[in-house]
Amino acid sequence: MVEIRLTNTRTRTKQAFQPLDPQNVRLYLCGPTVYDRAHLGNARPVLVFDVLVRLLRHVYGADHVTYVRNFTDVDDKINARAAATGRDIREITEETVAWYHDDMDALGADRPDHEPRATEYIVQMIAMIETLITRGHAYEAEGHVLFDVRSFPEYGRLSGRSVDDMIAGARVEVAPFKRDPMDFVLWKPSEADQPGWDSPWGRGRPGWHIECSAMSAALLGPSFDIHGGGIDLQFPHHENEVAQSCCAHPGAGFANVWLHNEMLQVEGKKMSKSLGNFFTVRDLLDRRIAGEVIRYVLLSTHYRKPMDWTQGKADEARDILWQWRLLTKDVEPAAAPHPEVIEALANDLNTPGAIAVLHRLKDDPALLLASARFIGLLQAGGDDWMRADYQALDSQSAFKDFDQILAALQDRLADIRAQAMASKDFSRLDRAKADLTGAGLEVRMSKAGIELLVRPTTVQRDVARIAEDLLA
RNA sequence: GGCGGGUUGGCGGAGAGGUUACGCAGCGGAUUGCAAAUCCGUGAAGACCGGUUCGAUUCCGGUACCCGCCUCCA
Repeated sequence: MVEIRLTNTRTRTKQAFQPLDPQNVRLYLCGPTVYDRAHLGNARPVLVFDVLVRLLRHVYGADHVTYVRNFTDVDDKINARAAATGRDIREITEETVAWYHDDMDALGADRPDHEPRATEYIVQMIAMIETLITRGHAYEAEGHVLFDVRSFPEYGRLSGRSVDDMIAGARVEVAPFKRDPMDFVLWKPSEADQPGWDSPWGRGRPGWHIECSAMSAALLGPSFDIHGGGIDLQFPHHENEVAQSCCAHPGAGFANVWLHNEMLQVEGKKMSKSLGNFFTVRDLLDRRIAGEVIRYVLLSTHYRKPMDWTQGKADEARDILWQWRLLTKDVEPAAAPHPEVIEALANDLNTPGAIAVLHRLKDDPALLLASARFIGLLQAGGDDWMRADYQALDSQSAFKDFDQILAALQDRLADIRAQAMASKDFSRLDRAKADLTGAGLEVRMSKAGIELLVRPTTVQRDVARIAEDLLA
């Protein structure tokens, strides 16, 4: 059996992965709060986990892995969005969930086994909060229920902070009813116009952190194998989850391995609305950057390193995938991926290493295809982005589609070439060729004949214009 | 202030205490009427200072610079 090594934030070391139950390897990833399109950074943990799950299914069997990723569909940001737009909360969350699915599907990420919504687990959250109160880890104050961090000596362990240090830093919300400034909200009261549920503490709604503790326990049990998310969630979100879950289920251990991915930057800077470099996955797809190109770029940096999204990387990824697509066209994938791909992934999800292996498989397209598909690249039917979309460009033309233009051009060029060969005057042929290559077309002239190939940089409108001149 | 990440050849980006990462770009050659395609070949690195070692880009310590978290942003 392949030994998988993962860097566990909890222990700060890379260690061999030992499932609690090899018959059912269980993972939880913190999903999105559904009030808007997912931005590019949101995609990173999704892809990291997608690759991890593929690897685990390969090693332990497809039916022996349970992957849970939640939707947070009760949150003050959602309320704010509803208030700002006058729309119904449910309508917003449903729409955003559908967007999220569309966008992550486009990146080739498989859907998790369970995608629980917070609003469907309110009962479990209330029960968990009651348990925490009973066990002396939480208290009610002015309609709120707060977690008492001083009741959990381990608090701060995961993120490597001590409560006292954090208070010294003193950037915590001040609330007069808190026993300790670090205490965080498990339940808070709702106004009449805010979403709320009846509870022992009045009508209210859950705090953010309790959602993940309740949903993971409901679907995976009080202890499971791997919990992940962006490094920015390590504190406070994951720290608070640990506190809640460990105190509600003493001795259970909660998540065995914690996996945190580093952050994503854009052109060397943090992605932010104020810098104007903020964009969503959908923005990129709309700019005709293919989902698998985005996936390639995100997987080409190891998950524990800061990742920089640049246009240059997207261009390079596009060219490589284009080449691989041509290479594997009409090829049946090999039965299994190259062992070195598995080996690279087993070594703390070394996706750049796995991609390097792919580069060495150009002489074996079937193996390249099987290996690329293992990490979600070159998926069947994922080559839409390579196809010419001439109809969208010009409905006036005599040509029905771009392939027809290419065929006509090819014949015409062959004529011009034959004349040039006879007269030894290549000027006209060279001009035509220069025009076409200028429009991004690849012109191959060999003894066998002339071949015109579309490249990622082909400007169809320009080619069409040249064709009209040449064929007139 | 506290906690954490990064610094590798022109660019991107890994592994490994001593033997080629890999890709892109470049350069040389083959091929071609020509070539932007293809094929063959090829130069180029490890922020800085010190330590451990026979030997460090790889381990340890320090310095510098960049970045993130500590504000329910992955």
